[in-house]
Amino acid sequence: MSKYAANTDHAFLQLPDIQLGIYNCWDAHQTARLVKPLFDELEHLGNLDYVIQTMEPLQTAVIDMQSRGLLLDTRALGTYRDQVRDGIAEADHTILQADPTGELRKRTEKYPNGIGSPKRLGKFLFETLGLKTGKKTKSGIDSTDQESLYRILKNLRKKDEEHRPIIEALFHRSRLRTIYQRYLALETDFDGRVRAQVKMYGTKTMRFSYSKPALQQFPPEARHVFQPANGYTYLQVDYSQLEARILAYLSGDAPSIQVFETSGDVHAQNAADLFMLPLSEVTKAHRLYAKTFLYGISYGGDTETMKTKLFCPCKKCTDLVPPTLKLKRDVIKQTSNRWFQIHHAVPRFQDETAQFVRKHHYYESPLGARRWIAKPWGAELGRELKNLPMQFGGALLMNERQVQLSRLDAPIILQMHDSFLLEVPTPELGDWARTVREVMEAPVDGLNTSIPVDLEFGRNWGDLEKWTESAP
DNA sequence: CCCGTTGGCGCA
DNA sequence: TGCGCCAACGGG
Repeated sequence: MSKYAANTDHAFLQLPDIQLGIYNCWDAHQTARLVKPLFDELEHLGNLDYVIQTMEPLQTAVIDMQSRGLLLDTRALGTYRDQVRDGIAEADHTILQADPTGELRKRTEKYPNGIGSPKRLGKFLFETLGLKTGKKTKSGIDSTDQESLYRILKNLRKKDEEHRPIIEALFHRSRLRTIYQRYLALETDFDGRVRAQVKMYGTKTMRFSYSKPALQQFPPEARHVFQPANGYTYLQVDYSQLEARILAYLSGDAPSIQVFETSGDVHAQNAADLFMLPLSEVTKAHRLYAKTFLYGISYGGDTETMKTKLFCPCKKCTDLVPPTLKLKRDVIKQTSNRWFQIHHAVPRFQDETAQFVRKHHYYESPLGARRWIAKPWGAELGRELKNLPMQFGGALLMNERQVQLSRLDAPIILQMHDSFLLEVPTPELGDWARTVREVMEAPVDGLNTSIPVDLEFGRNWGDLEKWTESAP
């Protein structure tokens, strides 16, 4: 409950009631006086219509969503927490028993052992075990982050082969620890539901952000701890490749539009183009690469420095980890050139957007609002502007559709950038699936197209299956 | 590459 | 002790 509690210690609150009352009257009065100037300002900035038509009704929609919360399955949480704790203990054991000096096993006030301390861990890896160092941190010590561990593993010398399980355990442990301490320490209200804080103003792109807990970042393997109440079912509805579609239609990128209009898979098509393969020969690894590529390179990423997501390389995870490609620099450069050649409308659009912002100091989204920009001109702003139309546009669309859904009393419990999670009475699942699809797939004004959704349903958040008309 | 939150650490 | 940065997680 602490997150809702006011600071009752504040000296201000010790004043006599009459004084507090007078203060509150002045406060209300001054706030009311600000309404007119605020609306004039919004009008002047070109956002008044959007605020009145979307943000104002969205406030009640968000309050409703926030107060519904997500029901915690305490039994599932209990068993999963034990499982994660055991996993950490097992990894710790693998690492600690390998230290002949015993240095790493020493407990301090801060740490039960030395694994969590980058300094002591580095000493163990690079001095005691004598492993080849990966890279240095800013402050000059040998880094023990995931990327360094990955490099150590990749360049492991023959004589160090016996230490492979230790590096793998470190990798595995890191993820389990994040899950355990950041996502499994959940606070529930009296009714067993978790109610996170939702910020609807404050991000640069009008996306929402969640905290306590950060539900938008909840690791997929931990999501099963949330379940619908008895008699209810989860319904999740996702926009299909939301930003990729916005990019294609805003820039008028004909090849991608063609794929979307024929219900094709744009990431698979990109993979085919990048590697000059027929669609039938595109593997999962190719497709994943193309996806990462699109969200990297096309948003201003550099082929030299672009990092791909790292997956746990340990034996336990080999089956869970998607297949990845390891490409040479020049191959990456070639594929990048090939993509921009086919999608020449994209760099042209990026240029035009940047020129407009440079001249007018705002970006105007065809999806209904302006973003004012006061940042100095430079490479950083340049990259931001390559992303803004998509992320901002996506958020504006989600906001608009959430208002419409809330007018229909759709029981939304979570918004995740491109998707909504609903907790619906089980007998109404089919009705809600059709209603939500209809609202979300309605034509988008500024885009002259509709964006299709994928529907899923299930008995917990981590285990959802595709919904079709024939589903229960 | 972009947008976020969180926990740990180093620095003033 | 507050602040900025990093690293790890998610979404696109």
